[in-house]
Amino acid sequence: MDLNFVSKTFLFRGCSEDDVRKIAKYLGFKTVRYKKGTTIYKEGTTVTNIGLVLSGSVQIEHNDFWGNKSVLDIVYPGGIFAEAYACIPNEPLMINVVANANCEILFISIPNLFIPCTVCKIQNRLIQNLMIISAQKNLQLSKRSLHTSPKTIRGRLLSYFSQLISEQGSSKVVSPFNRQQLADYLNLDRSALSKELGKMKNDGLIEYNKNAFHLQTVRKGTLSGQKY
Amino acid sequence: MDLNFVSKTFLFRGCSEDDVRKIAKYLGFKTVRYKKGTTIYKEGTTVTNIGLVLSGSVQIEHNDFWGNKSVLDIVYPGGIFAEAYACIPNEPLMINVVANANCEILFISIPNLFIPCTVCKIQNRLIQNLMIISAQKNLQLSKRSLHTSPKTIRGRLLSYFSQLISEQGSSKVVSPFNRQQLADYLNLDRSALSKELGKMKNDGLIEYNKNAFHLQTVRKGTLSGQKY
DNA sequence: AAAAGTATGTGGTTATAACCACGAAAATGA
DNA sequence: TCATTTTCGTGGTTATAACCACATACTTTT
Repeated sequence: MDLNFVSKTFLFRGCSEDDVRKIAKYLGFKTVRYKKGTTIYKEGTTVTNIGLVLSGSVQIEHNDFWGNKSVLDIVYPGGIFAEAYACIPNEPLMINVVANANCEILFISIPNLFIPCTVCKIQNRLIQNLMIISAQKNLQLSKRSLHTSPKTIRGRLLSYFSQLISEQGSSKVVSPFNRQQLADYLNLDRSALSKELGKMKNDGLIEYNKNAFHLQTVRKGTLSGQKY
Repeated sequence: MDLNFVSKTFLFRGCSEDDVRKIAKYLGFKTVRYKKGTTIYKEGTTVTNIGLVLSGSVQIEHNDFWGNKSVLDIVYPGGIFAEAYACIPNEPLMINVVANANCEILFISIPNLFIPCTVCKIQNRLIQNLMIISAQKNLQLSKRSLHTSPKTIRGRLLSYFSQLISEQGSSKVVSPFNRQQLADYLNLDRSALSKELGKMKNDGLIEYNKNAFHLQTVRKGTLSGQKY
């Protein structure tokens, strides 16, 4: 196991290589290699370990009752998966985790993590990092949910832009997404999104150039009442 | 502070009244009363305490750049709020927390919680409970996001039903929502939802009576390829 | 049991977003 | 720099969901 790499991941932030070594011994880390295409975690089962991707990548997939598959996420080296499931005792997986390429996964037992201990300090650091990861995912999901709740394209865009404005502290904002990614994020069709942006420009609501947008500050009265 | 009540909340699950007393002394709990309408946490500020509602209720609100308000959640006694923000250092609130009625809030410092300690065991229990709460919220949000991503009403319904089937282990399922709530959950108009349910019954896909639905198991080929 | 209130289904209309196709523009890379 | 690939905007068409209005069924209250 590449201690140096592990100590630099978000999950082990604040841990030295030596810390990692110690806690690895205490918790009993396990590293497993998977061939591309192998199912690592299977829907319906329960797990107690989170997976930390050391190399390669894994894909989080969902299959509905009728067998329709959708890819929810791809996790790259340094990222973790199944943390929500590993933290809730006996919560069956809603998703499959599949090796997207030949990969190497470090498994970390969550129940062990919560047993107080001789290496309490490092352990606590780990728990706190895990907590932060979970909380961040929460905020991400909440934001997206907020932005996809308006029924119109314009409404979703304005909600998203509002977010960017507040994050970037200016009505000139830069979006990290290209058109297709933004459409996916807001659950829209790309071409429809492009069209609506054009209309908004026409209506004098925004100016833009590629992913840089300049929002016009409209008087509140103009929009209030509209459910956009 | 009503120790008995506190010890029975989800956050303190597994803690005796005495445990609560001990950890309260150690962490320094603070209880505050608010009059209805008071802002408890204000958008843009940063917080380090989670709030546990002891009595009354609080409302989680969001205001966009143009001042349009939306209510994201209401938290009742025993529930907590702002946990995601309190766990991430310096994360500015995206939301306001407002007293929905005269209420009493118990504030618990998260940074203190992560400092190892004399009452390590109880503390760890608390952290673990918090972790579970966060993880559960994650799954909730992920599920909803999954079910609102299809573009058609039918698609969203099938995705939702698929979930119920897997949770309830049968193709006869009961939904906890009435029509309006289901429409809100799936981001749909109620009347449009009702109509689509009617069509699906007509198409022989489902039978239903109020919130009890019976899904027909259609051959995979019938639906596959459709993006529903 | 009547009355008031709430939830649900349905018809009709309209706005709107998805979808398809294609050309232009921009980015990539050889 | 030229060729190839990817991204983006736009026109046109169609399916579809929102919206509004109302009647019926079901609940709750008194």
